[in-house]
Amino acid sequence: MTGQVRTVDGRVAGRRGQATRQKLLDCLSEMLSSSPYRDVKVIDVARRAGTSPATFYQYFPDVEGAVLEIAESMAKEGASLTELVAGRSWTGKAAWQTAEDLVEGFLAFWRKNDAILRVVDLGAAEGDKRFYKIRMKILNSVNNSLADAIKDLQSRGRVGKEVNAAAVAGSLVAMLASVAGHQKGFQSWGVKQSELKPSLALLVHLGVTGKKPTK
Amino acid sequence: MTGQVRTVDGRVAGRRGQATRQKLLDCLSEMLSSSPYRDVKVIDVARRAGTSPATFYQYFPDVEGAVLEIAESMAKEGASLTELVAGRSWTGKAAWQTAEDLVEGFLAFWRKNDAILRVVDLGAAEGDKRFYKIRMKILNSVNNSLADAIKDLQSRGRVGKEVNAAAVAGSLVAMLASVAGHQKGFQSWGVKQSELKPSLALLVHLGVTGKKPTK
DNA sequence: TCGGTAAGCTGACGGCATGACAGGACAAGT
DNA sequence: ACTTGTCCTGTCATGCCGTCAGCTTACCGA
Repeated sequence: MTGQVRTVDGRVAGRRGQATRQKLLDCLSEMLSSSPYRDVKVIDVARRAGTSPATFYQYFPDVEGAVLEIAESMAKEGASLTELVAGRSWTGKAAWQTAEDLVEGFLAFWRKNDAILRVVDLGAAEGDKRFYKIRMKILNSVNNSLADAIKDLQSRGRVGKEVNAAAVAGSLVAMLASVAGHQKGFQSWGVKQSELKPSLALLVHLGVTGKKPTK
Repeated sequence: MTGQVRTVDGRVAGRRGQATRQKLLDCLSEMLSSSPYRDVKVIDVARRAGTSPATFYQYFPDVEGAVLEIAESMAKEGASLTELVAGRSWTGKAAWQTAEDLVEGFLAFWRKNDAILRVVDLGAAEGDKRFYKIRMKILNSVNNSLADAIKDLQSRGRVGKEVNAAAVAGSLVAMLASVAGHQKGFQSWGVKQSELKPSLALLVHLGVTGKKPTK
């Protein structure tokens, strides 16, 4: 399924080559965490990896190309976010638990990958389809599950037909992503982490079920 | 109040200088709309403005410095967002109207300034305090008004005390900002603009009042 | 053991962006 | 015309970009 890893000039990468490639990706990841995206230079990444810029260009067309690579692998890992919502109940007490777990898992995932997600978000907002697709891939699992939950509640008459399930789900997911990306920012609004989670869970619960949670 | 505009080397800018400076800012704005932030170069901005890179560096320390300038002026303009929520009612039918107007105004503002807001968002997420402050300045007006509305409803027993007004308000504002920044993205989720607004208004209404709207 | 072959890496180079400076162009007042 | 202070640009040293030829290393079959 996965074609062999290839260098830019078409050779297949062997054991050693793959290791170098991976080291470059790791170092790039670190750099993204410690300095602004705009200031990440190929030469710095190469130096940190103990190699030369030319080597970098053997494996990636440019910085953006390497970033896409990192983002792809993160997206795969992010597929596990589905489990936070798939097959869970959105009625009664269970609904509150579901909402809480979703928020908790979502924030944790974002915190873990914040540096790369920032760049993906930027790329997507700038209209780059490649970044856009990756962002979709991550959010889709959660989004679809939420939309399904809403549709299900609608079919059972618990939620009004006038609600657009996809739009509400998408908005909630966007909210989670945005808040997760600015978690630090909330602190200077005088909002602590511990207060943030219940509030998000409340909003998710309200959005999906249309009702206040019964805890 | 506003100190005179100064060049990097300390001279005060006169009529002609200010015009050049403004032209550079305008051209930078255009470039931000048409190409990725990472690829915006001083030389391109200067060329487009019909001047030389050296001139650019006379008025701004670097690209980021100029971007901050644009963002500041946008933030001032953004203060008008307050009017969307200040002194409006969050009870009965009026609440739905308030929510709709807020969403409408917010999305419009974001659409108008999307390029610069993307960069501000990135800077803030990367932890740059200067960008962070600007983002706050824009969102604060809306955020505070929403938080006040929730607190008001709480004091009148319409909303439970367990709700953290600031956290909910902040989350809602983050949602609006994020959705606004990825408006195009929703289209490939099969969600049209026209369906998005009511959904956002619904969520805002739910978040503030805790109840479904009565239209 | 010994080439042969392909993978892996780098030094070096032209090209371009950066950022600093000094000096020329220009407008306004005398 | 002269002076003064603002405004712009030519030029230069520096450093990163992206590419290539060519060297080293690892693997493999004879």
